[in-house]
Amino acid sequence: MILKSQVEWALHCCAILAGLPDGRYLSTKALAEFHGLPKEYLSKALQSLSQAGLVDTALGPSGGYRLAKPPADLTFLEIVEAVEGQQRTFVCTNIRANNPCRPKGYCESSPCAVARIMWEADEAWREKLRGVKLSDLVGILSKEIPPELWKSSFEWVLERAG
Amino acid sequence: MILKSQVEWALHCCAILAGLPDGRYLSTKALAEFHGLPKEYLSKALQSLSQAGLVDTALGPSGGYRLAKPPADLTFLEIVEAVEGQQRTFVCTNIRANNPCRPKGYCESSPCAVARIMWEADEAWREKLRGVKLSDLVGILSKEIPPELWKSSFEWVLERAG
DNA sequence: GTAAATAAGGATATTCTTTATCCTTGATTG
DNA sequence: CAATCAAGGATAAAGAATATCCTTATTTAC
Ligand code: SF4
Ligand code: SF4
Repeated sequence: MILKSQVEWALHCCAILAGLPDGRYLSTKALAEFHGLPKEYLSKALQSLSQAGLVDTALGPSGGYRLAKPPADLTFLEIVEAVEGQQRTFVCTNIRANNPCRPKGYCESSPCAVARIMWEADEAWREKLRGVKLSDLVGILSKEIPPELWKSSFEWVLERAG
Repeated sequence: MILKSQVEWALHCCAILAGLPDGRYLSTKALAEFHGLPKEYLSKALQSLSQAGLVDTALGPSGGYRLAKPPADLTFLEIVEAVEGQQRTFVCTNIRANNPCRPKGYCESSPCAVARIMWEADEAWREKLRGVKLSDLVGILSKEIPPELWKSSFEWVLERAG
């Protein structure tokens, strides 16, 4: 059970978009080049973000993506779920229904304890991601990334932002 | 990102094995029949449990599987990891290394904040599973399952336990 | 107006994982 | 000695993730 690499891509792209000045857009092409990713496939991840309403888009030259809300209002969970989907990681195939001792017509009304426990763990994972804002990430990165790299990356992006 | 169905199978099998009297074994055949699962493939899941040291095995007629330790000492996490593996659900492909502004020879020493945050969420999931014992599951099931079904299932198993 | 650049998304191909089956081996029981 | 079992290798089928290509409609810059 491994998350898609698109999750990593989307998080990195959002971190870049968070540094974009108001009203500017950054294109798929620039984001792909900056991260060394296949443009067409990265585009699918960005489309997922767009469909989830996390980013705004603009067409034409100088078009691209920007965040739809402030980084402090955007959680990791939103980004992860936009790409990975909201389905729980444990799916119940109801194998208890095959129990040969089960009385005929007996109908399990609710999910059994196994599923509930697994879903609680799933929810703990989501709750953790819900607690981290994109602004938190930017805060950490701004401290950890060497100032000259931070500055040059910012300039690289600004040159290409429409 | 969905857990393998073998996780569900392994949890259910362990729940059954937890009710087995001391010194008795239950075969793959019986476990597969009880849950309506393909015997050969379920066998792979049980082999995973065996390799992880969670169950003991015995060969020959009247052989099969039994728990290697008391249900109170067996956590959900151990069972899940035996089948699903211990690898973290977020893998870092180090895309920051492709940053065109990155100074030549600049070497990121440690995983970046994105990975660390994702790994913390992963750990929250594991911590939750670590906190649930197999005995907890049995306790809940014994309350929720209708007594006559509980009893007949127990007898069904005992008839086939070697 | 026109040409270039862009997001959106459909179609398809490739690769990897999961699921499943089959068969052999060696051990154990009765 | 015959039946039964776990272990595990080989292989196949199905499904998901990854990747590429192409078309369409829109917007910008000139
Ligand atoms: S986890 Fe419980 S409810 Fe879900 S399939 Fe298994 S037995 Fe059924
Ligand atoms: S999460 Fe951070 S460390 Fe991991 S690949 Fe992405 S940039 Fe690199």
